[in-house]
Amino acid sequence: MGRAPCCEKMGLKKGPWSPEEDNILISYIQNNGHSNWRALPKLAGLLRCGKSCRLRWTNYLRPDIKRGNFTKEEEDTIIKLHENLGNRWSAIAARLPGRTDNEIKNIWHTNLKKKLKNYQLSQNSKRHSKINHVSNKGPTPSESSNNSDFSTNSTSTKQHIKIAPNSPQLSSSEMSSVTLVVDDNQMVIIKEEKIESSSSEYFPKIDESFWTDELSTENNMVVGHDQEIQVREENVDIFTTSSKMEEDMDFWYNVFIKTGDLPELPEF
DNA sequence: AAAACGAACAACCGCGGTCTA
DNA sequence: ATAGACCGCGGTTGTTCGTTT
Repeated sequence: MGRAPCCEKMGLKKGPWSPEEDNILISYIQNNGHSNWRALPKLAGLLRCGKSCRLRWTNYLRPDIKRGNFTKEEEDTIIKLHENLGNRWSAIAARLPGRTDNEIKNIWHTNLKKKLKNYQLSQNSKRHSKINHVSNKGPTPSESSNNSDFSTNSTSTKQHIKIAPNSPQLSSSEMSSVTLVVDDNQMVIIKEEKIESSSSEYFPKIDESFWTDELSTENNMVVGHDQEIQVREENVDIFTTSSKMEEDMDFWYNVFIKTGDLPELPEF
């Protein structure tokens, strides 16, 4: 024998919830909790099925739900977690306090998916770009390291690397720059910004000698997806990464996301 | 001003895993 | 051991609202 038969669905209300229904549900759960969703609507006096009540509560009425627009940080987190977890919305929501899986799923389909696509297109464009100019600046105290568990014996440098599109025919307004900040812990923070045509100091001359293929710094770097990654003390051409290398990078980063630990670097 | 269109989001549906009588 | 209900999750749909034509 199984459990008692499920609630009779005939006569139950569907569709948007009224404020009165919301109040009844909130009041009942505050007083009695929600240990049994199936029994709840009858006990609370609602003409809804338990499933509908659970959804309304978990996605909308819970007091700990954060309403309002997603911040840039939240959006970035969702993109990164989705890269790692896929469409496991509840798992993603678990790492974003106050946000529901439904909300995250919605924003993904209506907003972030589009943004990510554009972002990936821009990344592909950069991968085919060439490195223009490298200048070294000393690290600022605030930028140097907050992860003392991860240390190596490499030299600390802060490097600003400007890149430009492959084709000099492109207008300067289409150029972008990437700043790599290398701290004592060999963590790289990659910051991307558009270079306006007025920023001519980035690209003083546009001719064939302007373009270079190699990153001419002491610490060549491995570049991931606009996120913190580790520097390698080997010469790696950051913009001609092989697909194998990208797979290894993804694996490495996924371990970092899942465990919070910095694993052994993959062999490139 | 109104119709058409698209974005945003709340809610429903169906499925698979778990639980229980 | 097992049938069938429960629960949670992800996919999808429907409605609302703002923008464009």
